[in-house]
Amino acid sequence: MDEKATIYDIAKALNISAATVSRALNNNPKISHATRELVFDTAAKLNYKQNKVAQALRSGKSNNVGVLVPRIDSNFFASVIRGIEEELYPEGYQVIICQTHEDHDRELENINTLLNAQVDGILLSISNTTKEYEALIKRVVDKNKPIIFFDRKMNVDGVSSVTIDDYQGGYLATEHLIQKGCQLIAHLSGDQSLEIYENRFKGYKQALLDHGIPFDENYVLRTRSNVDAGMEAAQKLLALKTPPDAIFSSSDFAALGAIQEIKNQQISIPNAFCVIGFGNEPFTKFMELSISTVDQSPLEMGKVAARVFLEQMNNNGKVKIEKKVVLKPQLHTRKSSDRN
Amino acid sequence: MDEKATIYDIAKALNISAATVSRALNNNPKISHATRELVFDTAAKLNYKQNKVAQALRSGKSNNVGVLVPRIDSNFFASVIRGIEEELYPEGYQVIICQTHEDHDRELENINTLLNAQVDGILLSISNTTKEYEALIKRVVDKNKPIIFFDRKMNVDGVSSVTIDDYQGGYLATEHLIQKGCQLIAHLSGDQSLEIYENRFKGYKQALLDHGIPFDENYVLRTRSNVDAGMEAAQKLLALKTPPDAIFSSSDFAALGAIQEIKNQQISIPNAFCVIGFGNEPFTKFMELSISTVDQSPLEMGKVAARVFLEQMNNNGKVKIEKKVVLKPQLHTRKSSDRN
DNA sequence: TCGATAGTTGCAATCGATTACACAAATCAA
DNA sequence: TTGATTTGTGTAATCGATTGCAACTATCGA
Repeated sequence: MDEKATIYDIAKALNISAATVSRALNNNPKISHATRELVFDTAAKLNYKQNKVAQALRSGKSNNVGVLVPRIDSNFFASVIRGIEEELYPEGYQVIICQTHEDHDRELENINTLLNAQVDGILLSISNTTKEYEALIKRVVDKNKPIIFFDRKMNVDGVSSVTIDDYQGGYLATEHLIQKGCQLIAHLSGDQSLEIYENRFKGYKQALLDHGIPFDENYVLRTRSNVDAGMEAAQKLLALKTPPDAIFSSSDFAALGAIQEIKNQQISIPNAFCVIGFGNEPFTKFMELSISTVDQSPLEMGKVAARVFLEQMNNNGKVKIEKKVVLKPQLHTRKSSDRN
Repeated sequence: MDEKATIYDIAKALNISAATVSRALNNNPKISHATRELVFDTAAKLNYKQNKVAQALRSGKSNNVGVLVPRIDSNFFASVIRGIEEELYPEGYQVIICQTHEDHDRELENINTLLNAQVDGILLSISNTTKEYEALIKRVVDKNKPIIFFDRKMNVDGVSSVTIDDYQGGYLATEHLIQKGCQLIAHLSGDQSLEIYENRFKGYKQALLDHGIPFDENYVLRTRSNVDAGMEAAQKLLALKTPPDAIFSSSDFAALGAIQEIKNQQISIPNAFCVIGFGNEPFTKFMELSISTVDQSPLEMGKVAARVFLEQMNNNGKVKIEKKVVLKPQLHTRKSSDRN
């Protein structure tokens, strides 16, 4: 029965007070060398482990950080989380994961649960941009707990964020297609109430404009981020009287679906049709017809978000920091758009 | 400044004792209806939130569960975690994620950290089968904290596990190749110090035996779980004086690498050569030459592991449960082995 | 020899919630 | 009216670690 040993057990064993034990363990200089040694020895002997919960209650600092993502089983979010964890672990923080499933209520609930659990900060990627919880976010900020948005952000005063330049990503992808000689470029857009998709769309539009290509609304389809949606979208596009000769998809999954449909219709990629996706999902590289895409460096995003959090923790309320980090997207050109 | 409100604040506001407030909030039947209402009203007014840390200290129950995985950015582990989270969230548990990076020391360190954080249980997938931390595991069990292994387990008395039948998986995969007419079946094995890889190998061997095919050691290569390793392995195999006509790979990534190499050598898949992987990674389905593989139902695995944990929590030390759940692997036959 | 100083250690309160026990008020029966 | 219950609250201890404020013991100088 090695039940948990406490500082009181050590104190009793040595016939000293718990206060002394605590100070010894924390290397308080006021403790004599002899006592310190004794304490450490018996601590080891009794297999003493510090109770972080008690410490958290006393100090008001839990060393836990909440991370909120729509879902964890997506390469993107899993990689971001990996980055966060790797950066925070050496600093003694634990990462608590919550999934929102793109559900707003669940999101609010999760934030509250995390606050009750006394997390020291929250890193999150919101599921939509409704302003409904601005009040909640503000309350967290007022408590001097850092909140960091990553990837999908909201604009709230005093809240930092780490994102990639989706506008530039959209621009680069579209420009790439133009340089490959495409002239009728369609766009599969995600839910444009999310800033990220809106920005990719804007980049797309601007690239067209800058290269003197007319923007055609019929070439823009709202598409969910999965293979079937991509197939469906491609079907619609190819059925137009003037079908496009290229697609820039805001989602790799939709891009894949589109490619499958295009092939079904015996249209040759990349010769007769080019496709580029967004996200650099692992499979885009693995395909025989590898898919061009835009990388979002999720690992880096997670690490940077974690560092921003640490900065704010260590600064601890002295100055209110609002840091907006924007990472550069990286174009990966592959076979799906590879023609001279 | 809405600093956190405590039950004492509510008590003061109503001029009653904190004990009464606590009881009212917990719907203790000894509290009069009138008082209860008053307490709930002022709690809402003061925006009171229960401090879970204080409660955890008092009750010895943190409502946190630690999950240890080699890494989180793999489809398999991310899916398992998703399953765990989805099952535990409704029960009021939070999931704390740790990555071991296949590093034994890190693993020990993580377990200790989780224990210090007073988690109510630990779900883990070990990085190797060295028995070195059997003592540590035992200590956790003695504290009556459930430990559940998933996927990669160790055999420790009183510890439950949720795995898939890797032996059967290996058997099914191999048998499938045999039924497709392959006679010279090679095997890319992972680190056989891990039970899972050893079992897949055993299943492979037995299937050969059962079908009267001689086992050839030269056809078994230890291979790391990535594309390059798979290419290299295929190269070696194809250079043999009697090259194989099929590969059963313990890893989808290695299978993919092998396929790429085989194609490079102008060998036609599946006509002249069949390949099957293991893991049902998303990309295996997406490829044009989709890859046959064995599914491990990670989501289900996570959910079952979570349920086993809950069972043990609710049973709370009355009986010592040791539950070994073994899920059935599922064969997914696709183009890479699709011939008459 | 006495007071001052430095060096160590203990006492007790604190963080917030819970609960065994005690106690007061109200109700009821006889 | 009195004793026995029932009902509702308060007191104080507890979970484990930390820390401001004493307090005690040497040691030293005068």
